[in-house]
Amino acid sequence: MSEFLTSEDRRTCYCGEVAEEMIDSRICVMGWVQRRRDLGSLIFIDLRDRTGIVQLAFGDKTPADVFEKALSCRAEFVVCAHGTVVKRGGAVNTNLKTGALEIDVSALKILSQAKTPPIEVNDNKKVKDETSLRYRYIDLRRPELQRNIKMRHDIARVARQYYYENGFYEIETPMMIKPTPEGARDYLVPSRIHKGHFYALPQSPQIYKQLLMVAGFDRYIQIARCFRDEDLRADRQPEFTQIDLEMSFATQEDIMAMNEGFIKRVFKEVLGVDVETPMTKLTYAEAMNSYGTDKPDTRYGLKITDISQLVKDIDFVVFKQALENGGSVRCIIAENSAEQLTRKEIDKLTEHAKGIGAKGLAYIRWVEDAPGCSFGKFLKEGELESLTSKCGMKKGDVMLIVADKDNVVLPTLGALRQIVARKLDIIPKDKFNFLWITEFPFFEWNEETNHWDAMHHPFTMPLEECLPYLESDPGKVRAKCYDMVLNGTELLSGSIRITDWQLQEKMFAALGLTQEEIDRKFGFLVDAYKYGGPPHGGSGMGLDRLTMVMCGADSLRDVIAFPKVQNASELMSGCPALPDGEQVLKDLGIAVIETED
RNA sequence: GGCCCGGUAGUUCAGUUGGUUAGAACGCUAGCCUGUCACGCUAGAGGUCGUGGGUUCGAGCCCCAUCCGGGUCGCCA
Repeated sequence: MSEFLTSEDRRTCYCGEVAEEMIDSRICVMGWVQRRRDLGSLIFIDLRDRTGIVQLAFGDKTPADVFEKALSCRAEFVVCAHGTVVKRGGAVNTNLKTGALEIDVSALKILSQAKTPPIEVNDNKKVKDETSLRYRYIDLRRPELQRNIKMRHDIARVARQYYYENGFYEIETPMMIKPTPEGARDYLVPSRIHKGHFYALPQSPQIYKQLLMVAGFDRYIQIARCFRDEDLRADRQPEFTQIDLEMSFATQEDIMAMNEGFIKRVFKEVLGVDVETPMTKLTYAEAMNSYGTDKPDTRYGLKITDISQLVKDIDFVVFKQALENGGSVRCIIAENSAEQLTRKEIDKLTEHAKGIGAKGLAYIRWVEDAPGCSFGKFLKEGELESLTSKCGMKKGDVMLIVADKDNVVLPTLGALRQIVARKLDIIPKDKFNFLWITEFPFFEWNEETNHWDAMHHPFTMPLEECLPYLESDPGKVRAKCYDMVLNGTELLSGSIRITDWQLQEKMFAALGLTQEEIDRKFGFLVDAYKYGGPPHGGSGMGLDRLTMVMCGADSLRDVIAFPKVQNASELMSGCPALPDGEQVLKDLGIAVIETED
């Protein structure tokens, strides 16, 4: 049976806050038993709360009943201890902030007796995700997760402070909205009143925040939950949080600067790190050509080089074909890697490359006196030496070469670049490399549906200089759209919006929507801009991802209190679930049917 | 939906070519111990080898199916 708190049991400080100046004063602390060390007639208990650990001491001066209670304590018991702060009799524990002190306990209440926990509360042991997520409420007690969740709170706090100071209103947008056919799949919420009709959970507050600008609120911020029914990744959860903002009468540069200001502030306040601003800018085309991705990690080199011109005379059918089909031959050179990138390792990389869509991977591996080359038998005298010297390749280097169309070559080398960097362990852990990617293509050709899709979203403003190509050459149209990338993670995405209703209808038309579809799906938005919409733009920054990078975590699960697993279920509660009782579904007019797949 | 990796004690893992009673560490239980702090020492308990089927004289190990977890591609306006 648990004991209960009374009015006498007033916590005077947190465990981690017990300090030198409290010596000889009576205090009261509460927390969880981290560990009990029973030395016979002497007992020590490490008491833990969210601030840290303090040692409780029980000895010959301790009242017998208190001593007995201390003896019965086990890991994760919740206790309240009254006592006097004293200097430790024994050695100081330099691993603890409170390591020179202890509490000489005079009264102890066991507030909750804990079963032996299935997982230990410490960071020393890696426990399978499956187990730790099932007992998430215990796992969250670990110092690492306590620190991450606290840091997430701090980041959100600084965000609110910063944007409030800059004149942003925090305004809530609805969580139950109209389903949209475009973009990611919606999570749907059935309506009881309108049987067979559904609300959608928002993929982002996009349309509503635009309407807030039309409504004249000028600057809006929301720490907004967003939902996307797509498959998960280490950096993708179906339910996530964005620092979402919109600014009226602002240019792309204004919005980028505003975000840079936040990043500068939050890194300084939370991590004590100075971020250089303005941040480096790369166009989408530059990023793709040098790094093979629109979210490059620039903490390391391994840049992609176009060697089409250098190999155009080589009589190797793979290169020849790629160039004849309008493609290219490009490479990355991994310096001093020949020892680690063995034949076997390169075979693995080849498999990776094939997984991404390349037909193969050519390479030059210079480990002996002369470089070894996977296509050596097609080379004439001197061609290999000429190629390696023109590329600046040295003994000990490995060159990985992909030849194909650009939309295969670049992503493949981009992915290999990342794998190789990890394998060679050349990624500095303590660096934060920010950059902006700008001038994204507006349209993206969808091979399945055979029409143009909006790469960002259809409310994005094209660059004025690209407007003439809207109908004639959509692939050429670039957008006033910008991503902030941090160490290879897309942190933020934003754009200037179309605020001219006629241009908006034109864009919808270019995306293949009929006038009837435009009216039905986006009529209210187009109408809104007929009544006076200010020029505006905005952005959404992934709070989860930002926290992940700032914590140095590898997965979003480490910065979200109750995350979903890969199949989008939650192991602790077991959601999603079929509602209990048939009546619930009946009321909604919903029947569950078996499907074939 | 595809590909790759994993599932053995409460936890983390080992388990040889298919061969006796499936091991270790930590944790847990009990006893001893006055300065520990990942306390120490002694003893002990603890297993549906994810699940189902198959091959075999014999399966943790091989085969098939399936479930669960991780990574990734597709997908993510």
